[in-house]
Amino acid sequence: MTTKYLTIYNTLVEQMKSGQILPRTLLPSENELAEQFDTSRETIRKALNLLSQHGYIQKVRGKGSIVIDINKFDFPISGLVSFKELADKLNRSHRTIVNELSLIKPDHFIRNQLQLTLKDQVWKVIRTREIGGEKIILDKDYLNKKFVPEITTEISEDSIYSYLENELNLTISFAKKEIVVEEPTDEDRSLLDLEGYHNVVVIKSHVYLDDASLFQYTESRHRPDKFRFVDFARRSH
Amino acid sequence: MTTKYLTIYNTLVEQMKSGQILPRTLLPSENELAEQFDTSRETIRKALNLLSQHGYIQKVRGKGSIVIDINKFDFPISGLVSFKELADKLNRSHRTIVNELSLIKPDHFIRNQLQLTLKDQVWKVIRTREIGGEKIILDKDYLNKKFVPEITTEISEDSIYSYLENELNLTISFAKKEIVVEEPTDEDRSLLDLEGYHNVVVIKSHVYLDDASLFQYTESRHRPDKFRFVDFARRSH
DNA sequence: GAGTGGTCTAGACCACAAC
DNA sequence: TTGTGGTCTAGACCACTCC
Repeated sequence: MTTKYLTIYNTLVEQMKSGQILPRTLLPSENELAEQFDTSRETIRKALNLLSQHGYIQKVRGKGSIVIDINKFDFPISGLVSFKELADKLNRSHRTIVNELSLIKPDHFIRNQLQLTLKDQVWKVIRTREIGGEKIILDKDYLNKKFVPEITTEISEDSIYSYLENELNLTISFAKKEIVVEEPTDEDRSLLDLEGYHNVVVIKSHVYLDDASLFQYTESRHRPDKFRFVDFARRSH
Repeated sequence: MTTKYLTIYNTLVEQMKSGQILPRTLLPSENELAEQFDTSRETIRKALNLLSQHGYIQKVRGKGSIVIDINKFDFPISGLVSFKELADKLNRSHRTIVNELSLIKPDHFIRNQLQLTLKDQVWKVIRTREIGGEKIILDKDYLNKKFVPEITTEISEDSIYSYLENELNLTISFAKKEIVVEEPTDEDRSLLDLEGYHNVVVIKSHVYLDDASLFQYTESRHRPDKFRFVDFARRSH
């Protein structure tokens, strides 16, 4: 079921992308839009707030909603570029190599990250991501066995996430991420094609399900030349 | 003027931080909260949506709002750690060195970034940020003269932003940021204490005013060991 | 069936910008 | 003064979870 405010949001986004609504101009007022879309003002405001959060418009009290020149810098949607997106963007061949898949008793560090007790077990999955013949990304995943009873090599080579969501009916709801730059470990050097680069970019994620339970800790270790992160930051207040 | 929903938001945040509301429990229902705070449900929902966006709760349809264990990992608020925050956090002395301050005719690259014509002028400000005696960050700012008639060395040493907001009454409204890792330039090598590090983390920002006009392009170039970025990502739909 | 959050409505008053 | 977006209300119906 798609809601009214989402339809309005999508309609306006389409009009901006197709040039029917021009950058630097004002949108019709909320009251006008409410009439045009035959709805209430609060519903229009939900659509406009989404546009604002996604960087399409800037709302100004007393004036109106200014359309932002969003495509000027070919700015993709905010967030991390995932392995598949990266590969698709570069339009290169890609594959995943499973280096390790095992059920382990977590060490102190992982117990800490996943808030586990001594008797909990976790799946440890280590995978190399290859793009255009180069090993660019090393993914180290630790998943709480309580939520994921079984993982196979086939699943790891394809996509763990689609397995979790489609087969196990788990819903990934949010993640806390931290980005730092580190010296490559011996593991990085042996599993990645570092090509003389002296650092790796590490994205450390804690992943939560929709009931707010923490079930996965991941380190995604990238060769620095292939890493890119974009962010759209609205000023707080 | 502080609004009702912001007061409710702040009250709930306080209760979570002080332990009156425990992680992993459910908040009272929206109807109960509406009664408790003597307000309407829509107003409660505004407060709860803020809590959700800031990572304090997870809303689940049919169940309720689950309180997230936010402080488990000493997770700061999402976003870039600024120079001052960094210095304060490390509790180290810090100072700013102004390497260059000039009014220039922008080259092709900057004209492009700021969408300028050939006759526009920009302020170019290059500053080194020193923490605990080490030159850690190189900030290169380009500001459209149309919005900023004058900048002095004193202003640059203090804070350009507070000058813009307090003296010039400009309101910075949002920024588009991109984070990449680059080879150090000769400029980086001469102005920063790179200590043998072979990369710099570069944050490229386009900064907009509240009327959606683009007025500043900045490159903030960090020594990799002192860089850290945190992000709270809610899954899209 | 009872309770939850998600959406939607038709009003109201306010702060602010433009004239 | 008029029009704008920001807040707030008191209802309503819906989809979903849990028992």
